[in-house]
Amino acid sequence: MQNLLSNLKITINEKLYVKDPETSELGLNILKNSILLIDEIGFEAFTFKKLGERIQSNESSIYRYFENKHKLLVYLTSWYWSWMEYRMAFATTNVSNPVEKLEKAIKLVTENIADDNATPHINEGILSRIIVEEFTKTLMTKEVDNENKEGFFLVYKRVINRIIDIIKEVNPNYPFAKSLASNIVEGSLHQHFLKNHLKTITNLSEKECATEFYTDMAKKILL
Amino acid sequence: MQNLLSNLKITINEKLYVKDPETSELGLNILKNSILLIDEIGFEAFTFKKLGERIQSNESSIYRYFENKHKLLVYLTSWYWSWMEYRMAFATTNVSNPVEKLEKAIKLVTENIADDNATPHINEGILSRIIVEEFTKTLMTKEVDNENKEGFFLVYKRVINRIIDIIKEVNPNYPFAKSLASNIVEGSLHQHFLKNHLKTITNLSEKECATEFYTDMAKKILL
DNA sequence: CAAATATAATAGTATTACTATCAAAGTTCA
DNA sequence: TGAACTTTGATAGTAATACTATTATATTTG
Repeated sequence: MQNLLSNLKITINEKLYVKDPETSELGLNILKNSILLIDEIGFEAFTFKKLGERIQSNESSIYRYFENKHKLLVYLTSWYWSWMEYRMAFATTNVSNPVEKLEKAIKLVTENIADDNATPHINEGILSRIIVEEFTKTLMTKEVDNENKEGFFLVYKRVINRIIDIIKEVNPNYPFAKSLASNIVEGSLHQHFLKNHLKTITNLSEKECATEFYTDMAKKILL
Repeated sequence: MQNLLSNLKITINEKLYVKDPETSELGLNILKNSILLIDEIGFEAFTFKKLGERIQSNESSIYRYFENKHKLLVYLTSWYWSWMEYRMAFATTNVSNPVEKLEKAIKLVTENIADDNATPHINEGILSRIIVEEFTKTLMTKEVDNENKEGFFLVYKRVINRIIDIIKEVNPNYPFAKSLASNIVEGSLHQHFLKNHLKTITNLSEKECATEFYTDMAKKILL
């Protein structure tokens, strides 16, 4: 994975940034440390001023890369889903058996993520924690509809569409392929959140992932 | 439902308010109009100042009822889940067949909610929209663990626990009763969100509810 | 070497999320 | 009736946030 991904430049919707952060030292530093800082103090408490202090740079310099912290978060989550899409494409090509393909796809979106060292400036393990704790907040704003039109959530939808296609291959007669796919992806994030914070209403324990639960679900529903 | 509920005083965790809003005109006005205003402009843009202007009262007066807008939102969502719990208890008592009981419970948490006129100061239909758009934000903060210890989310967990119990009645051998229950409740909110904003990744159409999808899911998994 | 570009530093604005104080109005009850 | 208490309103003030604008400085590039 490492070698393949290090050649891959993940492309992000240009409307999400003012200046492409991948093109400079400062930009890469913003990406790297925003992930660490959001993970540490949470997105609400995260500000460009605090990030500036941390990377010994100025608030105003960060504004030259991102209009506001919301767009930075959408950038980071887009990166994550793009990375996920790539891994999914890689894991499912040349798998002829649809059930096996579905199992692999579900595993990818439900498992615990560790840093894969693919990119030095992005720690995928920590980024995945941010996805669990903050991703839905990128959607749940009064600007969703506009931002959706602008294509901010395209990559996320593309990941779900891949799963929808596999579900249809497994069982073309199942009438809720879209809802099942989105339920698995979003539901998995939520189960991870619950295992960390509201442990009494999930079966996942501390270090467990959601793979077993959702694989079982998909198979019972589709087969 | 109407008559029964009008006699019911929904009790909310005392730590959520400074002064019980149900004990005065101003308090009831705060509840009523905060629901309308949050629905209109979204929770991010909602402030006590704007609410004060709307109800022709003063910002400082609202602070005498709620410490901050987050606690007000937790209050409102607690009210909703308490109301839901009551409806669920009512709908499932004296139903001996577990499958039928499960169907009724799933219907309640997945259907579209209309104002039931049970309480003049709370429009349940609009409140349910707030639940869809804002509820997860009450959980996804850096303070979840503390607030969970303080019992802020007890009512929500109680609703899910009722479903867990019914699932166990239906199939005592199913190993993921907790995750299935929390998945249905949270997942249903998410599907409603998707049908409003990201229509391409859900099968629910405009005015449809999530009942059919989740009833089908539960039955295929448990029976 | 000049021009262009990137970053840093500083200052400033409007809004938010409060806290504090004091006055006015209404209510209670002795 | 009138003193005491409660509730609300009005005003002012603070620290932090989320920016924008300007200018200086350093670096790169052609």
